Amino acid sequence: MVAQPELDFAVSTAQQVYRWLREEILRGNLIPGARLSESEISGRIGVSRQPVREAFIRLAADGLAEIRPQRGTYISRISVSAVMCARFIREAVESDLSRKVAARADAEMVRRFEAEIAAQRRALSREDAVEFVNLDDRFHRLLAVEAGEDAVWSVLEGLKSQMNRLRHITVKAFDAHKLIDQHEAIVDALRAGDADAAEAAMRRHLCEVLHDLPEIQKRAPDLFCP
Amino acid sequence: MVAQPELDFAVSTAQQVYRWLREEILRGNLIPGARLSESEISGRIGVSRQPVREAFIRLAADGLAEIRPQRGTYISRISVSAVMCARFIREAVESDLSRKVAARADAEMVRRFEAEIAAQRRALSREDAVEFVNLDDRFHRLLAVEAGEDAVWSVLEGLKSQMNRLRHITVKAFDAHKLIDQHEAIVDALRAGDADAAEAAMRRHLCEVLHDLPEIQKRAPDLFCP
DNA sequence: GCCTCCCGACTGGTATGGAAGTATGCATTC
DNA sequence: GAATGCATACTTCCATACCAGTCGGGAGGC
Repeated sequence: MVAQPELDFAVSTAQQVYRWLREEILRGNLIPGARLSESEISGRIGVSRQPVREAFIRLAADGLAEIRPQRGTYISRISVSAVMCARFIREAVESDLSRKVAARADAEMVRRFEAEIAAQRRALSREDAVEFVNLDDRFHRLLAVEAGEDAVWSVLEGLKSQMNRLRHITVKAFDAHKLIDQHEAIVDALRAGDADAAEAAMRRHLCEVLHDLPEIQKRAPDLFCP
Repeated sequence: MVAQPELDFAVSTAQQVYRWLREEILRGNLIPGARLSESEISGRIGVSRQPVREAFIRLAADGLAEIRPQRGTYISRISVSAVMCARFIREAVESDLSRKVAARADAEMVRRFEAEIAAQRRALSREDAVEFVNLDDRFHRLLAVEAGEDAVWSVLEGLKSQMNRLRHITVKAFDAHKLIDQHEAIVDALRAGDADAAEAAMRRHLCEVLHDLPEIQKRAPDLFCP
């Protein structure tokens, strides 16, 4: 981690440090287990320890960092059980969202989903993995929006971010082709207005990490809690 | 708010102030829209402003408080859309949990659920509303535990807390008899090992707030965002 | 060699003062 | 009387200083 953020004095320092660190963690530039030092960071970006400290507190609330009193602050390692938990919740929620969207799908809405999939294929052909992860977020977000449950996404986003950390870190490990095909299967069901099929396709899609996880865990064991 | 917490010097001050304030908010002793002051609170419990400030930050991360820069910190008002969102997620997740529990229910497990319901009836007969809300938490928590998804509860807890604020504030507004009967219907389905029935009973149970919410909103409009 | 103890260099936690922004009441002006 | 300007008393935010707990290394004793 050599980069440092450019400070904008319009918003509070603590807020900016928080956003910057969060971004660095989610992108995998700060790897699980790495140590964060209040004084080191504050010294580097030229502010006092206090705002940095407050950023740490917010990261800890997000589950992205772990503050060990009088000992140090560390990027939290990925907990397998937390990932499984996030997956379970996503499967439950997004399958319900799929049903709801399938029930109200129209031609215009289907076009919006198709546009997203087209964008995913373009990103894949450019082998732009970071962009693909962003587009994957957008696809799942669109599902919440079209279900008329925008607010649900903000909760899912927090859960999904834990899973995305895995992807950014081991960016080549997942098969984007397969994921896009699964997205397509979901959209097919939406187009047909078939709620059962949409739910089934979504559940199948969200089982995917169950396949990837052991592989990733074997390849990079120290990213995970013991 | 006249009470004040007793400080235990084993855990950090900030942590204790956070827990204390959180409890006060969830119990409805601090009502939505009320103002929080760093200096007022710190002066009252005899600590410096810093730990109080850090507690505020954590409350804001939970969505329980709102920090308006240079203006003040306020107990956040309840957002109807946030409650609806929490309800949606709970319905999706807990109906899946119900299915899973129904599939693996045995006599011993059913006894544990029955014991919870008995406790609920006792609390009701004592008209102990606070205890009843606690027991309601425990019932839904037990469901997650028996499904083997303990970690899911911690996410649900955050969502449920927003809904519980409503109950503590307008504590007489809900019909505990009806809720217990619905709990019983869920346990009946678990006893029968009938996943479909368990899911249906849970969904019906979690639709309950849809009935209560407009009534509560009409009765206490300034607890809600405009 | 091995263990124990102690010292120093860290860590996060707390206290406090001051800077900057905001709301409010009052005097002044039109 | 209505509107404007201003002093003042707040607020959060940041910087600084100090405290206490933790960890690691080296000296000394066995």
